[in-house]
Amino acid sequence: MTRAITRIQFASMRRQPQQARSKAMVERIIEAGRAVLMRDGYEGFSTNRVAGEAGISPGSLYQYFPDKAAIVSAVVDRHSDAVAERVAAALADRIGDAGPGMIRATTAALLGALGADVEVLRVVMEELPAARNRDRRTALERRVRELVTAYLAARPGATRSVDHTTTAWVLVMAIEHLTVRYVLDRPDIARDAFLDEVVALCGGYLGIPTLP
Amino acid sequence: MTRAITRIQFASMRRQPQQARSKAMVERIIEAGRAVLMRDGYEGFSTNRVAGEAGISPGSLYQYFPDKAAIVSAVVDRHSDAVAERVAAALADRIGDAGPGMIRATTAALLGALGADVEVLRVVMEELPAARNRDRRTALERRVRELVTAYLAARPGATRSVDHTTTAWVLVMAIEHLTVRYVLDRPDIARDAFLDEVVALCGGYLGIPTLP
Amino acid sequence: MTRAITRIQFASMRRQPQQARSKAMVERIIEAGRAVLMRDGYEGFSTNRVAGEAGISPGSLYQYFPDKAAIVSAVVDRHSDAVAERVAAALADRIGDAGPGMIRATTAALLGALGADVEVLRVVMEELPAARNRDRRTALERRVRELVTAYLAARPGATRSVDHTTTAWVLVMAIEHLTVRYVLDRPDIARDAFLDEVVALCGGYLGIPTLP
Amino acid sequence: MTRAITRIQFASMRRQPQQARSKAMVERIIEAGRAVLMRDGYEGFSTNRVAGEAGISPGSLYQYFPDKAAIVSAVVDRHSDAVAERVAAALADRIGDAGPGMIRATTAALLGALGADVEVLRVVMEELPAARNRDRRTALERRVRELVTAYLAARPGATRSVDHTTTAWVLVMAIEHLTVRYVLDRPDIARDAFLDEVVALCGGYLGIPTLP
DNA sequence: TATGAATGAGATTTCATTCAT
DNA sequence: CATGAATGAAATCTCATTCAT
Repeated sequence: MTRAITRIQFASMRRQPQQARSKAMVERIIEAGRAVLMRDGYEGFSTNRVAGEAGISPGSLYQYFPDKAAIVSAVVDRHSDAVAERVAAALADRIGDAGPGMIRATTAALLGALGADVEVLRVVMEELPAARNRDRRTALERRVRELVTAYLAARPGATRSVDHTTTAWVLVMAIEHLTVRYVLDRPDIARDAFLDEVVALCGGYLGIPTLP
Repeated sequence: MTRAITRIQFASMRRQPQQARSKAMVERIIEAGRAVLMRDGYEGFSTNRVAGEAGISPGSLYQYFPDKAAIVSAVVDRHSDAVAERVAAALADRIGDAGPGMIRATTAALLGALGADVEVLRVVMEELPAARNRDRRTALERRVRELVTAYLAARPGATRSVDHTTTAWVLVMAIEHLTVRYVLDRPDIARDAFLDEVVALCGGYLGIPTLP
Repeated sequence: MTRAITRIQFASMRRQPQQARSKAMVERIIEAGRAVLMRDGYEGFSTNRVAGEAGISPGSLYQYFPDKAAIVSAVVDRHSDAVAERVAAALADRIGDAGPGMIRATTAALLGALGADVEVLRVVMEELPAARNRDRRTALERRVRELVTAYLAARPGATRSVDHTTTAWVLVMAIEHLTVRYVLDRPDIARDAFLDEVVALCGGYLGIPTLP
Repeated sequence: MTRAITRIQFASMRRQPQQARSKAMVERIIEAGRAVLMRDGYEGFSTNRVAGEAGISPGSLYQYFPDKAAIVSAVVDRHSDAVAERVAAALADRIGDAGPGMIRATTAALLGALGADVEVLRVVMEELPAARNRDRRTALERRVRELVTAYLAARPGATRSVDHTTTAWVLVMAIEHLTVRYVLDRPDIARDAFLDEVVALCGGYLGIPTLP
């Protein structure tokens, strides 16, 4: 039934000899996985459902992913990578800036990145067993923390403390969580006001004047 | 469904002797649930295991709890209540204090409360589908937020902003998350240093001098 | 459907409070396992089929057996135990006899025991991965071998060799295999003639006169 | 189904150059099958694994073999043929010999043939469903049995019995099984001693003097 | 009230086989 | 000839929940 249809549709989409086939399949599975994750949540995420959503046979999943967890990971990775890229880029762009500007820009980038796919963010933050995804999350945190540490070290007067590692840890944790919750909980705070608050929080913490 | 819930509410309001048995049972089940949650994690948490750990029959669970989720909730509630109580008490105690002292004391209370049962905290924060437990978490947050809002409103000069709601939201989110992560991730920061950082962060944000 | 029927039939069979229930279930599963093993062979032996044959739900199997292998083992054990018992008994009974009589009696006992359930013997010998059942088979062989070794040691002149261990090994292997194949392959040899041959083979080997 | 069989028979009869490719393929598949059988055992023997081991696509297998069982058969055949050839040769060579010498030589040949590839022997004897391979085993047995029967018939005084068929059956069964078990179980018996025992067993049975 | 045997749907994963290219 | 992606049935096992006793 679906088999012949799938095959035909598939064939009609194909362009490259074999890379395209695999790639399209992986895409399709990840996209289906994302859909299932958002529709049924993590607890309702089953390989059969993903296969159904992707319009393929359950067995076919296993030619592209070793197991169920790998599919979840792929879905999450796609999201994490996008966030990481945007944030790291923003952070790197502003590495030469003065304090408040960089904080605001970075937070804005994070806000934009996280807000771009709130549905996935919600599943990742609220439904996935964090244990399984700690690595991915801490990877970004560590990356950002190191950048911030380096930034602080490069500006001797930029902070009241000399323990830049600790300062960076506090900053990154606070910004990350505030932004995540802002995106997910949608408190009654305007976007600019939120950014102002973050800048105030971090600026006050670092001892830099934040009033432009 | 509603039957067991009724029973639970009922049990918690009564005092009669023969109800002591039910109460003891609820206790036993919650305690067993806690043990299983810590031993096997959320994914390994099954009603059969809880029944086994409690030394009762699986069927008996359903006379005290409507379903599996209710048992998890009860275990988490027990933990949340303890945390909430300690924090609210600390906050109430210091309601008349000046800024820095209150922040430090409250954070210390939270730190103590969360650190008292790291195992459960870890499961709650890292393994439980947060969607199912959002209510409980936000309940405490709201409670604390309202106290902080009131506190800020009572002290006109205590903050640079007039939007106390927003300020309270930022403060509570930041303190909560920093403390949770401090307890769970055990960064290389001494307890007192951590409290200093939190006080610096919040004090700077509120615009109050934090050097005692 | 089958559920209620099963339950009723079951209830009507029950006598003892709870032992009977378990015991009857184990019986039923083993019996069903035997049937499936004989009907579909080892490769067709599936837990679903066993459950179906037993008229119970697949899940119920797992209250009595930890896994599929355990069910196969139970079926085979039942057969092996019967064989072992009969043979060991015959061997022990004749331990004081002179050579030829004992050989003939023991072989006859083995023949009877193996012939009692040819179907199971065939599956055990020809379909089961021997690796899984080596223990059971070698257990009986060892048991018999030790008895034979002791017997030979007790009769200094009973054999041409002094290495009773080797002699026992040869005897047991030969008798076992000949009997198994006699039962399974049904060669055109009368039962008594077969026993005569075994007695001749072993008697000649041991150097004892076998003509009665 | 019949298609691949035809192809195999066909390939084995032809000599043409372009068929060399097919022949090489059959070789490769059989060799890969042997490797998988020895590496993963019979339960781990899958067509995909064989294809992988052979470095070809799973689909290609089906141009040379009708199904999985045929591949197993081919692997086993290769082994059986080698054993059969060696044993038959030894038996034919000694067809004029006196009793003890022939028994010893034949058993030695069997011992050598079986010992040459213990790994395959073990899989064949202990992992393969014997039902599927009975033909091959009984074919050799029958072949040998007929030779032995003829031998016995040609030497009227060579045995105590006149039923040469029965005698041959007993002899072949005993020798075969003893040798297989000797090779597989590695009992603590020296090779020469083992041969002595077999000669003693058979010689005693046949009523011929075995002391050279 | 308490039991616990029984349920049965459903989950993950494997693999012999096909067939369009 | 050869490919190898795709199939899809089937297998083992788990577990929340029920209900007769």
